[in-house]
Amino acid sequence: MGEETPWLDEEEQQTWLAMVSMFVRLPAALDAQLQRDSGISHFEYQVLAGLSMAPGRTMRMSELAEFAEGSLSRLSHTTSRLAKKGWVRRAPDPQDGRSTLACLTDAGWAKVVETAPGHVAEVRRVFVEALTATQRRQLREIATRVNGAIGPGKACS
Amino acid sequence: MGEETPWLDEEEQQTWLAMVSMFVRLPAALDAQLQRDSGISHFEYQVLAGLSMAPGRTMRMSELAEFAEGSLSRLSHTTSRLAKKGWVRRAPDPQDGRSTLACLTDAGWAKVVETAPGHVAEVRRVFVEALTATQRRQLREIATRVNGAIGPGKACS
DNA sequence: AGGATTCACTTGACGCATCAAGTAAAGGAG
DNA sequence: CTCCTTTACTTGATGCGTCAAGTGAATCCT
Repeated sequence: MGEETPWLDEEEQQTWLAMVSMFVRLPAALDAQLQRDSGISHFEYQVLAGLSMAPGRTMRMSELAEFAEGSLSRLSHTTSRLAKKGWVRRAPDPQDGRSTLACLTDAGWAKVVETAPGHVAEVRRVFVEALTATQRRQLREIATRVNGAIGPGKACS
Repeated sequence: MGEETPWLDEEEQQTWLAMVSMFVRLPAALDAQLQRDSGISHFEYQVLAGLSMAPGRTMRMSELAEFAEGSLSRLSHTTSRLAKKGWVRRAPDPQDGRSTLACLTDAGWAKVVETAPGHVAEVRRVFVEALTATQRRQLREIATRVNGAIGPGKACS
């Protein structure tokens, strides 16, 4: 790497530190709330919530992985755990023998119904209520730009 | 939890999803760059960078943990690994026998010098260059508010 | 001064994520 | 039809983070 990488100026540095702090603490806060109130991780919640919104409460593993923004491997392990708890069932895809369908059970649906309100409340608390409507609009534009700069990690709309 | 937790409206939901995406992907992008170019995690970088900026390249473990926004336990494990690589030394605090001082070695300093430019470049790419000065100002205010709403996790200025 | 409490870590066990390798079905080339 | 490649996962080993328990030094309270 060349010598001449410009450092961040004072204003940029301050903003960056605030942002890093937010990035470290916000996921931690969400995980903590879910773990405390429902005993599941944020990723597990995303998986269950994704299935709960899908037609037939069923999705192909690869779609679900993309939705939850995790690797297929991670999803596979997670699905095994969720299956062990009786919240998800695996089934082979009749259309394509390579695919696996993940399907939310009734118990899994109940878990989502039980978990969602508390989680949404937490989101409202740290995100909706802490900001003005204008700030939320600004944040949306900022997040879109940053996501674009990170690259087409997959979730490109 | 009561039945009447209001759901997010369309605008809030869109923003929230963009934000979650950013939150999942930005740390991943930073970790990936550091791992690829220098073989260390973002947390390890924060630890090394923290020490490199401290007077005498030395800090008490608890201060360092607060700076890097991790638990003391996590820092202890991480410090053990960094010590094994020869980048950090532990020393008892002569002022207070309970405390441990972490001290950056010359090899550790060299590692930071070698690692920082690439990391800063990545930060500039996804953060500074992707946004306008106005947006960075907005983001700073937003991050401050969200951090406040999360609570005094420790990093309260 | 003596005993209890708090503080600042350290350690070990356990859980989850990642990475590399493996399996099986689908699709394509000759 | 056979072989090869690609796709869509699954599995096992490894490593890091967290939680609970432990250690020893400092401090507080009679």
